[in-house]
Amino acid sequence: MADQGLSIGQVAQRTGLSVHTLRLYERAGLLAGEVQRDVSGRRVYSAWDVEWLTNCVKFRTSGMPLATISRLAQLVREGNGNEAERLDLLREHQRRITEQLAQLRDCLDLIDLKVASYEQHLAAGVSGDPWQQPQPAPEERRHRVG
Amino acid sequence: MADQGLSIGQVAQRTGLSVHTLRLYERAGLLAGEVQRDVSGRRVYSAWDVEWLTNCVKFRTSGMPLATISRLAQLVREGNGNEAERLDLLREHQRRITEQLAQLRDCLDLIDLKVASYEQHLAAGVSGDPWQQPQPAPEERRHRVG
DNA sequence: CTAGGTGCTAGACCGAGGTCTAGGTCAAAC
DNA sequence: GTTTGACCTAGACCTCGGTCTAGCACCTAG
Repeated sequence: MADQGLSIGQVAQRTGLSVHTLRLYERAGLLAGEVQRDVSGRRVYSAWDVEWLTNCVKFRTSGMPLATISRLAQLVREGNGNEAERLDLLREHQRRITEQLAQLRDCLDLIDLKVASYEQHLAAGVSGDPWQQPQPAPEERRHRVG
Repeated sequence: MADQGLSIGQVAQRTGLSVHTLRLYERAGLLAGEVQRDVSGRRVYSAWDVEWLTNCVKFRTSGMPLATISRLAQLVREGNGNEAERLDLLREHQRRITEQLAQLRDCLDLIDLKVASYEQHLAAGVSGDPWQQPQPAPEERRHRVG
């Protein structure tokens, strides 16, 4: 089977999406360019469709909502003349990703720290829980909640 | 008001969570260490609680599910002796974040490319849509739609 | 001819994570 | 004393993104 004209199942395989999700995406208007159908009404995806879907997957992975992808798809569908708006949309997402990256790194720092701390803690034997709330009062401690 | 003993509203302000969400988190067991109550049953958060919540926010931001945070909180609540498990949990999340970072960067590459492409496109005037499906042969377009 | 695999649509269902409402307590302000 | 505003609980509600089902059509192999 040539690369021209893939069934939904094949597309599911190569995009990693389920066939259900593929149909959902189509209904939600994520596809730029109408998916062709064969004589009996089955979807026939072009290589370009698959490429677009692959991008959609990346967009989703990076947190772009379906609605936004749909908007972008609409713009692409409408063709020349709205490039500025597409650019806006992309820039916005670019910004978001950058932000996310920063936040993730921030969190990773925290985790790295904690991990290191626990590793040390475990290696050295118990020498104070690295992540314990300060025990309230030493007097009234009936059992070590820790 | 000293930093010791914050109301839920105050905690909401400094964590960025809503009071609703704070109560949700508590119900969901995200809090290591029980939140104190004043005489009339209102929550009184310690500085440590807030610190923990701040971490929770980071965990959430980085995609850790409530259930996992809850598990971690449970371990911390249970106290010394389960550090290995906490470490596992943290390492797992560390791995996930690293993965996410890679994916985000990957997507950012794509976006950067597209953005650059559109910028060029716009600056140079129309010279081919950077993101258009190849127009099908103008001659025959079979249009079969259910 | 029949079975199995794949596809179709429409629409129900689900889990996660929040958000909001109803109905009530309390304390300080007017 | 009443009003105001922050808080309480329990539980309904919402969005998002996906998954699954029912009931049917088609095609190819045995």
